[in-house]
Amino acid sequence: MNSVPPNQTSPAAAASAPATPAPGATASSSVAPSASPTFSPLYQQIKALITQSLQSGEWKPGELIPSEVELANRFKVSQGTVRKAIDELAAENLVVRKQGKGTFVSTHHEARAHFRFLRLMPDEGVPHYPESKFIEVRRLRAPADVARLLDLKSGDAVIYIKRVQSFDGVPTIVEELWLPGLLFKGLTAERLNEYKGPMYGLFESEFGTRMIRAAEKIRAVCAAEADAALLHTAPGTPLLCAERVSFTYGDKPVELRRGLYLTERHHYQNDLN
Amino acid sequence: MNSVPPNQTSPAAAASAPATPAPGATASSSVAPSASPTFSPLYQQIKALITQSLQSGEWKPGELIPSEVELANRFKVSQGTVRKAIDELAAENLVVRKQGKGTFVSTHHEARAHFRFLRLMPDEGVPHYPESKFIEVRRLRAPADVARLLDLKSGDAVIYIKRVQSFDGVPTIVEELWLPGLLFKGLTAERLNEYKGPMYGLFESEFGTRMIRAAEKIRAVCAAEADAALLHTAPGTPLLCAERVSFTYGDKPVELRRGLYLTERHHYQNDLN
DNA sequence: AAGTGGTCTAGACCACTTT
DNA sequence: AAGTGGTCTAGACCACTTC
Repeated sequence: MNSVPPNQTSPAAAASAPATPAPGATASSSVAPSASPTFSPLYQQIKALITQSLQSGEWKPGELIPSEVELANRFKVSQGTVRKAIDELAAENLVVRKQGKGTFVSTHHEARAHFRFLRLMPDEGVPHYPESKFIEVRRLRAPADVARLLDLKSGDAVIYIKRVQSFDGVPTIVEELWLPGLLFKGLTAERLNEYKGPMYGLFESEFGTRMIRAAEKIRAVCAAEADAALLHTAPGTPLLCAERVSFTYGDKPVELRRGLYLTERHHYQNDLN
Repeated sequence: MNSVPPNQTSPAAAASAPATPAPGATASSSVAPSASPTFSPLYQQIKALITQSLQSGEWKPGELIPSEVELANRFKVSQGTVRKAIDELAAENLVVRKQGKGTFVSTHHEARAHFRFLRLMPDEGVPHYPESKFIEVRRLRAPADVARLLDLKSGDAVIYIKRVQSFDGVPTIVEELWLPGLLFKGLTAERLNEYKGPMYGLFESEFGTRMIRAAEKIRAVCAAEADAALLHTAPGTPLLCAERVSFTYGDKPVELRRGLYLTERHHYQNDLN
């Protein structure tokens, strides 16, 4: 079914001879990337194949993926090539390596992952995950701007969610979300209320959609009356406004968020490397 | 002088025999990391040595560093080990690899680098670097909070700078900086006014201090009267407040900035990977 | 002891740049 | 043609985990 890269001079194309595929000088003729127009290195092809298996759900979040040796055999490449492919996947947080145990598919069900997308930290004390209170959950037709950012057609069904998040009982974030209706059928206020922890965990487990990347645009705004009331603060209070588009495999946008952050006892933390 | 890692079973310690250092089975006895208490892999030691040369100015920003083969010979390790060390340095933006040409020391004198620390982007149109107008440049004694963040003693000499930055003539950023007086002797308003482009370029060329990393804390605030006037806006206008501490080699803090960003036609861009 | 990822080596060849 | 980084292989051994 698989076992060979889809591209160009596929490694061990015929695969008739059982022995080692001729090392050293002749290796290039059987395995090296060809001079075809759209060249990509072998390890990138392997990386793409592994990503496909992640996307298709062949290996699910939290699960162990096959060992490097096994993947090398499957794809008929050297362990080093598989290694380089997995190195990049690990750098992109798609998988996590654990020495002596194996390589695991990343999951949002870990303390590690909880602060990858939420960068609001307390000015003092240790960070911990806030509690959610859902204000509104309903289906609606996508406005033009939402549709554009989610790569939908204007008027397509989307699920709209509004919630308030509190740290130690202090309301600090008021957040609106828009999700493609097709992908999140059956997402109700009840299920959201039952679920503890980041919504991304629920999206991953219950809807098979894993967020792997996001882009945020941040501004300062003044609190409108309604938002001020939800945050127990005065209208006009300055708030951080973070608009986030999250992407799943294949750079497909699958979530739009607009969060308003009260930054009196918290700050948005960002490290520039 | 150099040529050997400072640690443990140094590779090719004695280095008497001229021939290849015994490949294969016996390689471990002459080269592999020992079982000493504070173990670190060879490539990390090589990385540290290269970093020292960067820090000491042996290879200056923009210059070519020795080739992988040459470094491998110098350190008596394989090219692959040097390669892995440089891979990490490249990932940290300390060096830049260019196929066919060599590996270069990173510099702030490139368009590439200009937006690594300045994340304010126009809502529409292509990003370009803003113009500076300096309001104030003087020496003063470090207040307690500044001293703490810069790892100085309260009362130590610091250079204080205040400026306004404009995009297409529109004042958008008002920024205050504090720099350790010892490192930036002779930094005057004149030299700042002469210099075009990011201050980090000047710091690097004229004062030998290269910023390699920064940590920002971001909040929303209301414009005070003085700042509002500088930004040609009304007092009370919501502004993004970014407090940044920048670090040079050895995680030494060498700059504190507090920037106020007008986010009416611009936004702070952040990608979460 | 066996299996996994992590390190290290040596050598080949490729792609790109410069001479 | 020569030099540089980039890819690929094959094999050895180390560190860690599990049985």
